[in-house]
Amino acid sequence: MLPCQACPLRALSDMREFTPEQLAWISRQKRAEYPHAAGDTIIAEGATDERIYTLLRGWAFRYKSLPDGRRQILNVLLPGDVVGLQAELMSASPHGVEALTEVTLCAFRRDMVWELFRDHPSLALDLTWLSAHGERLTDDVLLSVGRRSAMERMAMLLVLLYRRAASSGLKRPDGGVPFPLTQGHIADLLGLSAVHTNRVLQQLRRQGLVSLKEGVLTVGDLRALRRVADYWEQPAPRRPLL
Amino acid sequence: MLPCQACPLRALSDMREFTPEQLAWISRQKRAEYPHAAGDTIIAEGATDERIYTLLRGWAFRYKSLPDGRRQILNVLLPGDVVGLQAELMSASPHGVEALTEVTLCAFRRDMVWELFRDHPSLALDLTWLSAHGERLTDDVLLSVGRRSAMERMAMLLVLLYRRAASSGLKRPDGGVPFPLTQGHIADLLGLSAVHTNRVLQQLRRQGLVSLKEGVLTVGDLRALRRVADYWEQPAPRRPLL
DNA sequence: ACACCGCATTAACACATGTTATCGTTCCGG
DNA sequence: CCGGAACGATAACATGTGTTAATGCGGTGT
Repeated sequence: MLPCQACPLRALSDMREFTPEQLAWISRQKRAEYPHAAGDTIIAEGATDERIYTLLRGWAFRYKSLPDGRRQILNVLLPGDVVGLQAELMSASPHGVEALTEVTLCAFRRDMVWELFRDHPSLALDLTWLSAHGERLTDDVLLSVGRRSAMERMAMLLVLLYRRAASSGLKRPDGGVPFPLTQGHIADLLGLSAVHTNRVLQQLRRQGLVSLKEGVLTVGDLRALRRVADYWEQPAPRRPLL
Repeated sequence: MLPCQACPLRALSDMREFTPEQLAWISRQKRAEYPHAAGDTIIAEGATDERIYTLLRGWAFRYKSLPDGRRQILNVLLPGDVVGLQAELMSASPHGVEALTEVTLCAFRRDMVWELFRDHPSLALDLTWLSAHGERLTDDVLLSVGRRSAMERMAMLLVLLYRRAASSGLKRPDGGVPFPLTQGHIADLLGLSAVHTNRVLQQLRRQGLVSLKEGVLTVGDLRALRRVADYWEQPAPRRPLL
């Protein structure tokens, strides 16, 4: 089991520095590393879980669904994101979490949150930061789904995920980044049908703005893609990691 | 200026109990009460504010907008909700906040959050709870906007706001609750055009499910409305108030 | 080798929702 | 008292997006 002091995520450029004491404490709290296969349900909607997690490796997403099976993806989770934290610390999860790729989770006891707030205020603030940060991303998704055209949503999504993946250290030598979402996932994330998702994606491809095949996303013309999305980028803040 | 110990919101049935010490501390932190008129911008998008607030009286909403003016309402704020808290404690607000009615805000210094985490872990947890709870509501909005039909969204919204308003102690003797959203607001919240919002609302009216006039919402047939929304209600949790 | 299943692609068609326009009412400021 | 602005209602029309269906391809289990 990897000690947190040696966590490869800490080396990323946008990670906040922690003190050795903080790192040691976190590492002591770490209970296990759980592997999951792509497609696994990590937390089912409405389930309760003794643990909370940090995503160490791989991609996942949060979602909610309706009784008849329609599903909305709320947010894509990348390494460093917290999984399973919610307002009601000890009750049923209001959303599900599913793995997009093979995934490794660092597990902590749920009660750790109490001790963390009691004994490590600065870490508690970090945890709140992470949770609030994830929600900010969901706000952006809502803005897209509610008010942007399908084309704009798609461009937006690709720009954002390209950037997030790149800053998670996933950029490949040829400039592409891994992109494990199927068109079905994209549809559920953007609030579109799978067919229309394909139509819109084809348009972007034909215009040479993006290439997306075999799970690799390459952006041909980032400037143009941003123009389509009518989006200008804010600088990424430094983030904590628990 | 109202001392927090005497805050009328504390009397609501779904409020958590606080110790006298906690109440005294919060009350000492309270800096001012700010009034705002209906329609006022409380926090502009991208603005920075020295303070954070608790909504004491009135309705407000969080929103994000696009350069060309399209706007998405993220969430409706009712008394007891926290205003102006965000991940980047000291940076620009990623969303705006606007008053729907006359509003009164309790103001706190932003640094208070630091002291709160350092000296009052239990309150810090409450603050995190409130922030996460607000975001859960936004998740529900996203599910609606992304995956429900216009009709379902409308029914959903009315059921939820009816319930929230009622549990905030706003139910009138005739069974109605105040409903200060214009159809334009509803459209921005549900991701619809104003015209279509009106169409859908008329349908619900003609079926006798709701009445909505002069700022008062009355639900004629709650059971049927829930059926339209395909929604079954979870019990409301006990909430903290800062 | 075969059948099967998930995923991507495309076409034809249907329809929910958006757009533009007009009108009435109320309210407010000059 | 009048003019304008905000809001609500409705109609006619336009279109973006959903639905259904068929096809091909690659992987996987038997």
